[in-house]
Amino acid sequence: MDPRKQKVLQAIIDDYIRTAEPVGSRTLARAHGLGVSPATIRNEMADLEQMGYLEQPHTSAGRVPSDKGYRYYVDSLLASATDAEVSREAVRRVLAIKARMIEDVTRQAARLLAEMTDCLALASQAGAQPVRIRAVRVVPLDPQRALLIVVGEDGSLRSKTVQLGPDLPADELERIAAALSGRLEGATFGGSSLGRLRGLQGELGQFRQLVDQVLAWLGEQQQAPPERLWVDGARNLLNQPEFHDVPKAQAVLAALEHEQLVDQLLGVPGTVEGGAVAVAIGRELHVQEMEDCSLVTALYVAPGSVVGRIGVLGPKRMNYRTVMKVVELVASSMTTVLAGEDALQEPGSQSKEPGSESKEDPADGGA
Amino acid sequence: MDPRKQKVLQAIIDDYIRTAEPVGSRTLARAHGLGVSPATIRNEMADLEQMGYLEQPHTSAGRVPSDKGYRYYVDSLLASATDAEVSREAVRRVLAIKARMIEDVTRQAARLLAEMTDCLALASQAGAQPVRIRAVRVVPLDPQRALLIVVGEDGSLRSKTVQLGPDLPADELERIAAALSGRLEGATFGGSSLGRLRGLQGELGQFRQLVDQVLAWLGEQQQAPPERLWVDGARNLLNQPEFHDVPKAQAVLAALEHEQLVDQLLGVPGTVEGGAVAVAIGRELHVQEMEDCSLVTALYVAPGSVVGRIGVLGPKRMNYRTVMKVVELVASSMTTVLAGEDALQEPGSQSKEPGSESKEDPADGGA
DNA sequence: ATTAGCACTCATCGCCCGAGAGTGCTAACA
DNA sequence: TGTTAGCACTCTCGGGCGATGAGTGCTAAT
Repeated sequence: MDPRKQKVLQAIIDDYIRTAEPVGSRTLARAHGLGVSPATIRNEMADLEQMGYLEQPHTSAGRVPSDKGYRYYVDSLLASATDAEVSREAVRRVLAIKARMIEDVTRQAARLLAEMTDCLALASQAGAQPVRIRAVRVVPLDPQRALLIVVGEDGSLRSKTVQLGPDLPADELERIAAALSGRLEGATFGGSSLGRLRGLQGELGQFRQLVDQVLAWLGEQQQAPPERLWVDGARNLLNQPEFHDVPKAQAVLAALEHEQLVDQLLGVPGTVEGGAVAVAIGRELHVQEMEDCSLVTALYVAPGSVVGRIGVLGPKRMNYRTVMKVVELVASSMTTVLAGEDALQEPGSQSKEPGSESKEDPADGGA
Repeated sequence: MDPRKQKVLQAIIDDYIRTAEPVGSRTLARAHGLGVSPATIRNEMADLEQMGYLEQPHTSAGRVPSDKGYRYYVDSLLASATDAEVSREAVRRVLAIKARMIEDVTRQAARLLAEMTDCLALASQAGAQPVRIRAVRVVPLDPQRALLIVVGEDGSLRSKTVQLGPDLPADELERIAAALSGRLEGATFGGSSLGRLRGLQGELGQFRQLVDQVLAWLGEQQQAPPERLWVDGARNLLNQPEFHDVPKAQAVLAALEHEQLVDQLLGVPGTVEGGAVAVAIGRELHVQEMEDCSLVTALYVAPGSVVGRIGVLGPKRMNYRTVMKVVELVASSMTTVLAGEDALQEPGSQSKEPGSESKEDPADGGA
């Protein structure tokens, strides 16, 4: 491709990203310092259209980038755009401060993405095997109640207020806690814990009611698959002129209600390995309703072979430069934070587990 | 107010809620079994308009309810509407299952509200006093690290992985935990805890590094006020015809970005005590951008003097009957779940347990 | 190879007008 | 006196029409 064609293409896309209006030869000649006349540009534009990089909404309108045009732009022309610097440290701090556990980090990441890019943000968390229980603690609340805290292998916490029988002395409570902790340690959350707990009823016979509560709760937890998908910033879509058409916006948002589809979306751009961001443009998303959108995604990892993906969905006209930067930044910050806060588990402890080999072993070179 | 006028008003509002179109006398006479002619209805409508219950978008359109009209409808006419039954038990279960802690319950409640009402849902958690620390627990992770868990008065949990010095025996760790717990109990989170912890350095002199970590962390937490507001279901607004005007929808959503405003919104309808739902209609919200909206709110409470409010924001044309029911339902379910009382209602424990029958105890004052 | 000139296309906007829905008023009616 | 039929009137909505103007493609000159 002709260097001047490149310049023209870049100018058109830059302009279109800025204005959301089809770009005409005249405007282009005037605004950007190309030093050639509109007529020349028209010729180039005709060529570029021929080659498939541009499209015309109708005969006498300016040109608009095609998917192929955006693709070329993202792959080859992006380097020269202006660079909106964002503070890596600030992102890391926000994530770390809000980070009570991995879901918090992920949810917060989605929020950050949405705010920073003014687009819709997605976050998913995959490969989370059932969590094993590491320990159980009990905190007395009042004579009637106590808070049961279950700590997972991954550092996650779950708590449950339990009703105590009348006058249960504090040391007795401690004994119960210890018993529960011993019994449940290593159990998968929800899974086979029932059998183990049954045993408890011998030890803690008189507190059967309490044991039953715990049992029921664990059962409930089992039924509730952990949240795995987050969507944030839906309202940002409305800021984009292409979504001033309400039905179109609705269609996109409605599509995002289907978890399966979001999964698929975040799965699609398969080109990524560590750190790189992937961009899917228009039809490349293979979702009818989103053929006017682009998606920028990146991988993050957490210790314990938890892996997830974050993404930013916006109009094809999005500011790829900034969005890609932000996505990369947030993803890598997540990985850092998760490694720092939750690196409870060295590969060794997992390999003790029979039959559970984690093949993914990303270098979590932590801070 | 004339009984027939009531019927006419009710018919008009019902119709308008259903169709979102101004209601004409002819339509009304035909559809609803009022048994009078359009002309008569016109007279009634003119009267009702005079009295301020109806408005005319323009001279030759049908009538539309005014704020006052909706108010009368909500206060006096609602009883006779059809009753969309929702399962209290189902709601309680969803909340309980997803409930790892109070924030989860609240967030989940917002999601539920949004789904069930097809409107925008708000949830806030007040009692904005800094959370006091109830207890501290420590869970050893590996020889080098431990997980520090801080339990708030309100049952909230925060955790932090701390690095331990070399070779710290388990019982030593327990001693540290007990010391921390004793020292920090009752401290506001972050606030004056620094002074208290200083004292610890005497007790735990050799673990200064650990104490420093805790100190730094508490400082960070202080800077990060806990999340207190949730908004969900923004996209539902687009389903309502009144928000097919994108700028209007944007205005509402933009207004909701301001925490302060949302606080104010949820604060406004001051008429509530326990259980009752409050309705604010149009201008009653005192927010310019939302004068086409209504808000239905209710209070929920959690042990530890945490109090919050949930609400549903929709077009004035919302189905008050259903929405009010749902809001009431979710709020009271939240209160139940947060109190931990729901545990006693598990079918399993009830059948096996003839002795201690669960007493219904809706209002609870122990903290 | 570039550019100026020109004819042509086509979306957009303002305008007018007819159709239709709905009203208020008046007079007739039970 | 309350209700109803009839009627003139108002106002929105949608379609058709022409002017406008941005933008193009082509051709010929540089």
